[in-house]
Amino acid sequence: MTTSIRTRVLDRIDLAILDVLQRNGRISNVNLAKEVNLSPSPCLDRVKKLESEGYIEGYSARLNSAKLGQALVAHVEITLKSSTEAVFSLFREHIVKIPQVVSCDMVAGGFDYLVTIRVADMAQYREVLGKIVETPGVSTNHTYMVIEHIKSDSGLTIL
Amino acid sequence: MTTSIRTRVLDRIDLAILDVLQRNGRISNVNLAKEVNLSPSPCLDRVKKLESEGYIEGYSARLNSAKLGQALVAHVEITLKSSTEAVFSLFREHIVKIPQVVSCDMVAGGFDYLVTIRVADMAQYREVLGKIVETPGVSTNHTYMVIEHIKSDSGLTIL
DNA sequence: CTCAGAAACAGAATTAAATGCTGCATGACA
DNA sequence: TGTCATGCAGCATTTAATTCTGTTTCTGAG
Repeated sequence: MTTSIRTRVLDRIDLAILDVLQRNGRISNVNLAKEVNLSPSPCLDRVKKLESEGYIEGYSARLNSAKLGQALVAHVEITLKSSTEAVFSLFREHIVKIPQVVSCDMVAGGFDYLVTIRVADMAQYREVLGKIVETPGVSTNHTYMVIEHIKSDSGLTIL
Repeated sequence: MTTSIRTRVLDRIDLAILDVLQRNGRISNVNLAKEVNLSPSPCLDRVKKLESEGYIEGYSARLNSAKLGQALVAHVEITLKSSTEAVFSLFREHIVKIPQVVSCDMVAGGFDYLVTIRVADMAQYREVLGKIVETPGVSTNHTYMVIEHIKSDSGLTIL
């Protein structure tokens, strides 16, 4: 269910605003306006519009997961017992509720879901994996522990 | 090469600040102070400190990738020809430079790297995959296209 | 047990930003 | 060519960020 607002053509300034806010979500409107060569008032109008139209979904602080004791990341491939919508739906409901699940995608290929989890240590990993595996409909799973994180850049390619 | 500042014990209020800023990165300091039951000035002090100590790495707007024409996500498993540091290092250097690479992890298990890419369409996917495959040292790859995105929540479990 | 020093806080004052309003310029269209 | 709609800058007002000051609290030494 994506937002119902029809997509419109964003002009150069809108894209510049998104690009700046993506990299510095807490910039003041005054400075944002300078960056995109506008005065503050139309700049703020544009930001509000981009927010209300759903181009901007929200703002987040990026936290240092290592310093906060969440250094262990694992990718888990999940296969379900059957490919019926009932089974998929049940799996979705359960997986969404697990806070340590950072990401979950249904994929095409050798398995059904790729789930990424972030935890403090192996004990927690076992705990979370337990929850996942106990989800009704789950058949097999295979974990790939992250040894070294090379890159993460959630930023979209705007310009 | 993580930050050199030693980790300190964050108290309840620091954690509450992180929790709020993670969910609403653009909240005003005045309202943040209310949320964590402080007056604005010590609240601001704490935020600045959390930033300078590296607990907060930055702030980002979360953009709607579908509305911005970047709806195609793929996970690619990569195996390198050899497991020498020289090969790894070359791969890292190349992969980091590709803007459509959202995430790249070295993993333990059946392959070497799990790379997530986000693009507009299949043509772009081919293009990006081409760049990855042409990286010196890459042996084999296998793509899992995302059919349905179930969850993404980069938020850490703070409280 | 008491006192000095440090850390953290609230509140007030000042500076800066967000917000709302007005009027002008530009372009689409009848 | 006149009218309407859109988007902009600039100004005024409200609100927030930032700085400063003095007080409280905690800690450790004597």
